[in-house]
Amino acid sequence: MKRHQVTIIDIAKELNLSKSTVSRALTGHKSVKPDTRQAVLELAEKLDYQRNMLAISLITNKTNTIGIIVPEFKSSYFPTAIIGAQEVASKAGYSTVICQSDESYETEVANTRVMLANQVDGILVSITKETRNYDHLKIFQRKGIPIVFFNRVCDEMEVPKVIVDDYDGAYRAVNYLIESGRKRIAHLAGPSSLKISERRMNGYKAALRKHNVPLDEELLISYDLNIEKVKIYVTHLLNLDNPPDAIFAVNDPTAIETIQVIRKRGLRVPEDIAVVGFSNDFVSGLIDPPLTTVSQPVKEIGRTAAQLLIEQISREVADWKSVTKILKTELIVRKST
Amino acid sequence: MKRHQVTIIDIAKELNLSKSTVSRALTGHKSVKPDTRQAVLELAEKLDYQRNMLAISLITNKTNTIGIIVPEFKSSYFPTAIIGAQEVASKAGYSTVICQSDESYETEVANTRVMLANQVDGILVSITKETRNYDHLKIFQRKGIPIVFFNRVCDEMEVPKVIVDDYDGAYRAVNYLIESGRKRIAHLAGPSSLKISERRMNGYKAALRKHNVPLDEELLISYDLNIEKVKIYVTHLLNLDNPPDAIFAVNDPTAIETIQVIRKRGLRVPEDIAVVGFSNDFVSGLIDPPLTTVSQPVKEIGRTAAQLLIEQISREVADWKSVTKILKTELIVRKST
DNA sequence: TACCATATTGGGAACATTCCCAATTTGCGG
DNA sequence: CCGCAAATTGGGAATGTTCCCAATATGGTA
Repeated sequence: MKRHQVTIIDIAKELNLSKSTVSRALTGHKSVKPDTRQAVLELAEKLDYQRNMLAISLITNKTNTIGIIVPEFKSSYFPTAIIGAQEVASKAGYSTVICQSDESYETEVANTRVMLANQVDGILVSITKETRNYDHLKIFQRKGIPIVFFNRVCDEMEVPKVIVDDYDGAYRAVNYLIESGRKRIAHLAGPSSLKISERRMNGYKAALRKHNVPLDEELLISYDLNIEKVKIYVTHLLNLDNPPDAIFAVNDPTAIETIQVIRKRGLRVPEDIAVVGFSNDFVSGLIDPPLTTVSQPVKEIGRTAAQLLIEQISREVADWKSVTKILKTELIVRKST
Repeated sequence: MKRHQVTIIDIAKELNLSKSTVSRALTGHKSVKPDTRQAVLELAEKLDYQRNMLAISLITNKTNTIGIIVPEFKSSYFPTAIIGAQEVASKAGYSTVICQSDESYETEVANTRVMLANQVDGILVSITKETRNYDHLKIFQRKGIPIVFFNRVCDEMEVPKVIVDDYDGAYRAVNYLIESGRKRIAHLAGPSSLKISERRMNGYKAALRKHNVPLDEELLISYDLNIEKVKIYVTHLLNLDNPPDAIFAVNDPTAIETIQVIRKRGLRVPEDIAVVGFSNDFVSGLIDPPLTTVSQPVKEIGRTAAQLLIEQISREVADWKSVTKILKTELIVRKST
């Protein structure tokens, strides 16, 4: 199916002009006679002329495109963050290429290839839970293409990052549980490969420490975020000789699944066991019982990340400002505690 | 921030070859001496060489990119459909540029501009609720760039479409309500500009007709999908002299909001009023009470649409096969009825 | 009417790659 | 050791645009 694109040259021929003049008219250059410009613009409109960004990008070495790589699309988290990022990006004249790595390191590497081949001006990345090696991301640094991490960041690289205060959020959540009388608080944590899990776990530990509650290793479980496994771990917790009276889950999907498991066992939430999540997903206020959780400004995270990225892109020299923006969280108390 | 890309010519110079030979080696052409190919490949690897798709696309007039334009990202519907589409697309070697029109006609038009400028090989579109004029989409047809509509389709254009059997789904939902003893069933419908609203409304009417229930215009409300207005309409329905004992909402977010409004009025769902939605969003099974709804194979819709699009793209001649794929729905009965 | 400054236009090169056609090298049989 | 076919390689056009520099046109003034 070959189609002939309408080019600047077609317009030039039709009007007996040179491509240079047409180009100038189209790009709004001043040194074009008003009549000429008018004629060019009208013909362009009539012929559905569209400038070929490929050619322009080839010359300018700029595509006005940013890439976004996220690990998944299942929870509302990443779609929401993307909305925020797109909002800022499109306002600044950037379009977005979105790739989803499906929590697979291999796919993430493939995604970066796509981004490079497509000559994106910069990328926004949230890594998979499997990612241990960062060579595929360091290539961008080496080539001078800005990277900004958000949510799941890579500590090895000196680039801007956007996260929330996971430590503080977790601390406040667990602190609340203790102050409302819970004695044995379990934590269903994320994989240790993710800094985010670590920070939330540290918040959990700190809150216990503050109240002189000794850390019971039995109540601290790291899992791989594969939601199907929640059942195994929660069941295990409930079967302990001295089972917990509260569970702090690393994120909302985990918390929601935890509640389902607890109820299937015939126990009540929050009477028998309180449950707290992290993120305040869209669903969390709607479920039964509504979930107590730590909310984070997800859209704002996306916005901030995009902003930082675009700043980097427009910076003339490559002075990798390695800022880390830490956004605030808020404890939302609902009926699950 | 100027960066010099590693090009095929850099490699050629380094190895004392011509760019032609390097190109052949890189693209896996047969007529290259094995030693040469080896050397080229090694150097390319060492230099982090990445082929510049811009240049290639410029020549081949093919970008291996498809565009996706959706009206929103708030419900889980479109993200899920996109996952399905991306799955198929990336398997076929296509990357995706995603735009979100935010239910605004203006933005949708702007999005199509971006797609054209980026020379996408085809687009997947779900129109906004405002879209009445389709010129911006017809441009693609005129230029020979395949379009496939999904979910929110445009009847004016003879192109492939992917929808679900909205009529049948609505019919079954309302039929179920009647057979379980509901007498006055209201329908909170979508805007009449969308075919999808019309089809669901027709299913609603047909079910009433089958059971000889006269259509009460008072119980049939079309609204613009602006979720904040649900409160007004539901309150209005509840204030009727003869209020409904069931509400069939055009989609799940509307149904969920409807439940909230009913409950705020002190009425019970389903005892006082039954509520049914449409789509089976991820949240719908988790809320209180779990929502009875018509489920549709959302991911499959995305997959099918992408498949149709890629078929169109690889077709040599432009014989616009205007198939409409209609996928099946299923009634999921839960506690809200 | 000639001349100069300014306004407008034209003619390439450049961007990174592919691909066709021509040039060169290689290898083998006579 | 020559010649010819096959194997390799090189050169240049083409893709659609921008941008620099040169060329031409226009208008006002002496």
